[in-house]
Amino acid sequence: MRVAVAAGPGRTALLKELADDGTGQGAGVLLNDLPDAVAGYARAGQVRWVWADTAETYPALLRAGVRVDRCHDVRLVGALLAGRDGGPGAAAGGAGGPAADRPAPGPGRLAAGQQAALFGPAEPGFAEVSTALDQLVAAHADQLRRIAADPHPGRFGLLAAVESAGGLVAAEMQARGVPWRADVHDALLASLLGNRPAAGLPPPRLAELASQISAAFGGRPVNPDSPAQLIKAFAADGVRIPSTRLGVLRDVDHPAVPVLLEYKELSRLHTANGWAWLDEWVSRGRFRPEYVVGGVVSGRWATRGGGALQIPRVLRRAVVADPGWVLVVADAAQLEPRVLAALAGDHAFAEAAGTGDLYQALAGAFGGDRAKAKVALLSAMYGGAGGEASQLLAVLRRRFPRADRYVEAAARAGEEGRVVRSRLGRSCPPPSAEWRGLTAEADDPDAAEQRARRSLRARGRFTRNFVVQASAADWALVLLGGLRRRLAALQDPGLDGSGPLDGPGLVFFQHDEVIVHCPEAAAGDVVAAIGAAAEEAGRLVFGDTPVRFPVSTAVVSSYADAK
DNA sequence: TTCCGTTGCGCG
DNA sequence: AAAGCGCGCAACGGAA
Repeated sequence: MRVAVAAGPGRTALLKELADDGTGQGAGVLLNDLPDAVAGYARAGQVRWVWADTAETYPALLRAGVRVDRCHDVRLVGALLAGRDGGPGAAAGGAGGPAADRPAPGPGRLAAGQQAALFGPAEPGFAEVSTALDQLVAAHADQLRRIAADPHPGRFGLLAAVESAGGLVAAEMQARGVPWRADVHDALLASLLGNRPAAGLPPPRLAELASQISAAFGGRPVNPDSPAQLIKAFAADGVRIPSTRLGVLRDVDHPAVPVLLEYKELSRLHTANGWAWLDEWVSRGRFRPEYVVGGVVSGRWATRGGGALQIPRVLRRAVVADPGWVLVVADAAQLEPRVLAALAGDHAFAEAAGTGDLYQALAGAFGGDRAKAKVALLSAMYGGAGGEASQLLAVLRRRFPRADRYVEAAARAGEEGRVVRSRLGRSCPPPSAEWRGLTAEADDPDAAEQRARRSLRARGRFTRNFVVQASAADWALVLLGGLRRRLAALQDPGLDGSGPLDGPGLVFFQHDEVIVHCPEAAAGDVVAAIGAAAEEAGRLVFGDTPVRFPVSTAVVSSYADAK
């Protein structure tokens, strides 16, 4: 059953049960306590909650101790549909669909601790909530129709479902938080940077390195954080460099270089994940980033603040399970090339992808060289053609023609200004007006023509990569939804007083990797759940394919010990 | 002073 | 080792 709900002041809400086609009967039912009502429905049977925005509604339910199994997020699904139909907001991703897909929020969000307000047709604000509910029901019914009208309604419907489930996972992960040992983090910083400096001052080690850098430039004062000053300083010593990138500096022969490289590495740690980050983002033993579902055009997630998807590897040792608990770290091995194998239906390629090490299985085609197989595949997926790649691509084309044709067709579509879609039907954004203008006129003066050609190629690389990256994101999202369902089943339903966040639960998701935090005794069940979810994801997204999507799992106390 | 484009680097 | 794709964030430095 589908039930639409629009929040009112406090814990109040208006609710309407929906028929299978999304239509509702009569006026909304007034609720004084939404969490209570949601829990009641859950006891009575399966419900898919229909609401405007999971990120707005669900956190308050979780705070009230109520979990929901399924939902339809009108904002997220609206963004998917807008992308497909070329509506406004198509590129907004997690930022929201067009106004038509986003019912006006009720006047009162569920504020924590707020008492249930008296609320009824006579109260101010009631009309707005009532209107919001009507708009929500209409938008949802419209979305169901548009999903059904897709060339692949089954796949696109699955995408809508897992995108919505992603919203639930994101809210739950933020509420749980990543277990984070501030003391371990602090000790690591101190060992690398010296003791914590007073606010605004550089750490001792950085100050020391900075003065060594100046000394290496003959005492000339140089701010090592300023690329412009560095380039000038090098030039004064007769060394001309185009930039101060790592790769450039590595090949420069100058006494400042080794010190500068160390400075850059430590400075990065200090500014991105130093004490200030620790203060701002870690509290009561948890790091709670805000996830943005569908925040990347390919369907990958983004985060807002905290840089959760760019946590440097060196900091993983600060991610430590609670006493008596463990982290189950799972990583989909070689996901993107496997996705390409399944997408293309290339028999020889798919057979190779039925094995544990895809690159090794393909090595035979490249003179037994696994590294060459890897370069060839990455070049095919990313559009690289430098150095040895073009030669390896020729091998790929000959031995695995369908895989080659698949990515080439995507690239051609991009160069022609068309849009491409992922396996489940997520659309890439259309080219910008600027791109169209730039690439429209064919025979221009040389410079303009060259710019146009560069834009064409860039767009081709984007769409070439999109079909793979976005389909991999499809798979990961289906895995995430299936894993969430299985983890919930692991909870002991008879356990009194346990909240929705107390048992085994997802605490981290990064493109092709998940972390589950769970009691030690549950680790075996969690590992099995991950394996089952991965198998299910392959089947649901790609149907009958010999391609396997193996997931490596590690049961560890610290994230640093995985892999 | 604030704003914004550029540079550089972390992650997949 | 870097490259081809996708991001977020911090610092710099010039513009407003």
